[in-house]
Amino acid sequence: MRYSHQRKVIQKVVKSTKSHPNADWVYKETRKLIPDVSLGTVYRNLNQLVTNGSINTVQDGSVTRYDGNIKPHYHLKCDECSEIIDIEIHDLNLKNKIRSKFDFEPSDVEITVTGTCNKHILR
Amino acid sequence: MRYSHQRKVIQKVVKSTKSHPNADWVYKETRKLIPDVSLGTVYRNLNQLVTNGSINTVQDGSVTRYDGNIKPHYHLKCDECSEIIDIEIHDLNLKNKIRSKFDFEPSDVEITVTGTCNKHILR
DNA sequence: TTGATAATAGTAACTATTACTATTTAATTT
DNA sequence: AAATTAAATAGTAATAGTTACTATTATCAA
Repeated sequence: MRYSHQRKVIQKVVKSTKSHPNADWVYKETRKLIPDVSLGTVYRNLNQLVTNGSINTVQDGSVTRYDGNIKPHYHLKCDECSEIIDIEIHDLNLKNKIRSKFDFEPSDVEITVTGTCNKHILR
Repeated sequence: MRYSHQRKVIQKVVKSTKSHPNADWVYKETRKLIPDVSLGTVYRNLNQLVTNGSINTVQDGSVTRYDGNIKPHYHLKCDECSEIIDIEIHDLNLKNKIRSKFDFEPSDVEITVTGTCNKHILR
């Protein structure tokens, strides 16, 4: 993969936020820095960055979002404000459970918990 | 919600399989029973059935699949054959963990484990 | 049986994403 | 440093999945 200024900026844009943006947001932010960048370039580079492990995707219903956090983590999604929050849970031991209980060799575990975030819990 | 023959058949089609079909598969199967059913009718009814809790969705990448199994369960997805398998795990206690460790009130937990299913594990 | 309106088939429109193509740019070779 | 080569680009067209629209039909309550 050859160096490109566009890719560098797109990566920086994704890494700059914890908001799990979609491609269009990344496109708009990138245009602030490279006004004539094209949407196709944004999509192509997002896919390349995902493929080489620099960023991750989070599927939010049918829209694909991007996540600069590449440490293993799960997601909380608030039903009220749609915010997606990264969480780390250790010792869940889910892979071992699955390996032993089911005849399946796990490679990756995705967990998304929906509910109500602290901003919207009524107390 | 008023009774409709189409909705009844669409529900039956989804419930008839464990294969987690997408809308197009449901459309094709439904056409075998109601030859002039329209794709829009299939989408509208699938959405209604999801809303009223008769069926569930599983997000498979960017494609929405439908699941006639409405008991709480998680999914295994094989990287080799793309098969999606329902699993039940009890006592995971994830909601309590999240409630206590994070300031978040969980309502629903979605777990998808990718990996290799028994048909494709080399031994 | 009639009247109100939910649901339908058929089609158009929309959204997110990928494909195409002529041109530009990065990196390698001379 | 100039020439070469192929990856990456901008701009646009095309595609896939889904929703919206509209005239007609079907359900169901009075």
